[in-house]
Amino acid sequence: MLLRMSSLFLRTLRDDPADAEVPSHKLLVRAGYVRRVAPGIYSWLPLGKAVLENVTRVVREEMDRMGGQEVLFPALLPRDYYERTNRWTEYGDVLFRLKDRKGADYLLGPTHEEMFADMVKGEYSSYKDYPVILYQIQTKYRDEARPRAGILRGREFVMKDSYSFDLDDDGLKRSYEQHREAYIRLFDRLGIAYKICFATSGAMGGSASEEFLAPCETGEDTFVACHHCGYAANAEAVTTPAPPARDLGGLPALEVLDTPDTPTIESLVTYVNEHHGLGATAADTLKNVVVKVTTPGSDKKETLVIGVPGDREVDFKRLEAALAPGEPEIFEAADFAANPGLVRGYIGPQVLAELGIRYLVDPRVVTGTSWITGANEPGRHAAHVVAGRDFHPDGVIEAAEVRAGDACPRCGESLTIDRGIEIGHIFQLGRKYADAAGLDALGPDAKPIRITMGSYGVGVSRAVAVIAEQQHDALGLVWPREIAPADVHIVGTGKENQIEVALRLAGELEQKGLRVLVDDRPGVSPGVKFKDAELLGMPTIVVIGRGLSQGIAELRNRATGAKQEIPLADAANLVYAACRD
RNA sequence: CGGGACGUAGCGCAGCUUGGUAGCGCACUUGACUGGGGGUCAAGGGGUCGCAGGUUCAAAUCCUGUCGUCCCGACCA
Repeated sequence: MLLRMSSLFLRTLRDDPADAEVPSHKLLVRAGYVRRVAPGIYSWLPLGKAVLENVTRVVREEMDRMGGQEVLFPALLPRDYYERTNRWTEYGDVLFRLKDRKGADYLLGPTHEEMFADMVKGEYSSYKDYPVILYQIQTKYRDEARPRAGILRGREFVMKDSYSFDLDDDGLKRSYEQHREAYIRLFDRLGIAYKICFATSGAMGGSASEEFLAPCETGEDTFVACHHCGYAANAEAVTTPAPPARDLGGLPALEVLDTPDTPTIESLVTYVNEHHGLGATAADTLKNVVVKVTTPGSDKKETLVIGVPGDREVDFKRLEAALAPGEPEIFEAADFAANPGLVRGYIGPQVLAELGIRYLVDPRVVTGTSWITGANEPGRHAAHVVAGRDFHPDGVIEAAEVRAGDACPRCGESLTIDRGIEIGHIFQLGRKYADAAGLDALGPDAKPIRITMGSYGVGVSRAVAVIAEQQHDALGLVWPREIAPADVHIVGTGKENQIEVALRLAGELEQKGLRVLVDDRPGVSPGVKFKDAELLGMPTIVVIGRGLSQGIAELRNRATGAKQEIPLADAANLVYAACRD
């Protein structure tokens, strides 16, 4: 393959686009790989298209290698498939909806679980047919409330999604493991740094679930990692180790204290230390947050109180994950007015059982721990409020914020906390979609077996942005070889016969099977060509310039910046070798 | 949906306070010079100033409305 810049459809930009914030977005636009056409919707120009196809190819090869079979569903889908699983309603505003000329409802597929389940049901009916793994690489549509960060989070994006269909749970586990291994190979080949994190399965339902998160400052997900034992988890899925329960004997009795004007933890701690000499810290207080929870399929809202150590905030994302599929909402002034038993700012768990309100606590609140908490009267708190004596939680909940330095749930060492971008997600879906589709196989005993499914996604277009995000420097993009639009970028600086020689070398390298981009633009100054070569980011750069008269070319490594003079006579072999390292 | 900012040439921006010939840089065209770090000079082409009303002799500029975009939050892969 040989691309000549004199005719390549490409224009690089000197300035960052005004609407770009993150590096991948700025660089992909500046280097002429993509152009925005609407919020979260991008066109791919020739070089960008080449990168996207390279990523797609790697994904496809690894899926095929593990025995997946590729299919392709339409992006434009009729409503009834999504009606069956109730997602026409559940997906809400993120679904792109449209009508055909007859007024029938259609949607642009945000994901295709229903289609896969239905397709398998249509073709397979015997246990002998299973297991099977199908996948597709398809453009997906989600009308995100706020698309952002260019290609990283678009409303139209390319995704590989695959589904495994198994007769039993062991089979599902095997299919899951196969995908896990395939993803490891695939992301390694893409040159993406990633961490495999325990995850919550969210709205999809299902059990075991892991996310492949690419560590990245601009990431939207927060994850913790333990450098001692290797544990890693999405912040939503981190579990808090519970301390051992303590003996209730000999603890001081509950004492109600006057604490005027102390609706916040901070004001409370200051007050009790000054006026009651308790020597307390925020961690000695028990903060009680009220929420109302909606359960899908019912419009009843349950009032629920969450107790967390006072030095921690409730992390709303963790709370939502913990309550899923229930949806929590903040308790507002009107709600307090309707529940006079709950005194805003002075809530204590002592009365909750009496009020018939469920109380869930952070795992650190174990039997025998003693707290300063609300006394359920304005301006009063209670000290020495003991779990298991003065109140009895209805259960534990993972809703408190996670912090760097928290104990690893596996080994107890301290956790680090970082941001990442989700590039892959694998999970054992179970039978939700099989149930909806009525997907059964006829067993050897002539009885139906309900199929169990796994669901596995890779953000293909997102991966392009993630690579750009992780691999760039002040000068521009730095593509891994397998993903780069070309192996080598040859710069002919433009005087005398330098371009001619550059083109000749390009031809030789092409003959050897390399993908070559050659800058044969006449009358363009060397400075411009060097800047463009660095911005575009091919892994190997060869300069045919002032050394030509001495029979010397220059070989550069884009990633390391290393430069090396090579004899032109042997340039084809040396460059080829450099591209094969 | 809440908060903030912004819509002027393909891209990045100034002009608006104080109404009066629409400007700069990049990119583009032509020519000359230059030729290893986005070079220099000269001459050019390209705009219904987001849209709609209003005020005025006169609106990019003032007023009202509207649409759109970006950022933060909410929400979400």
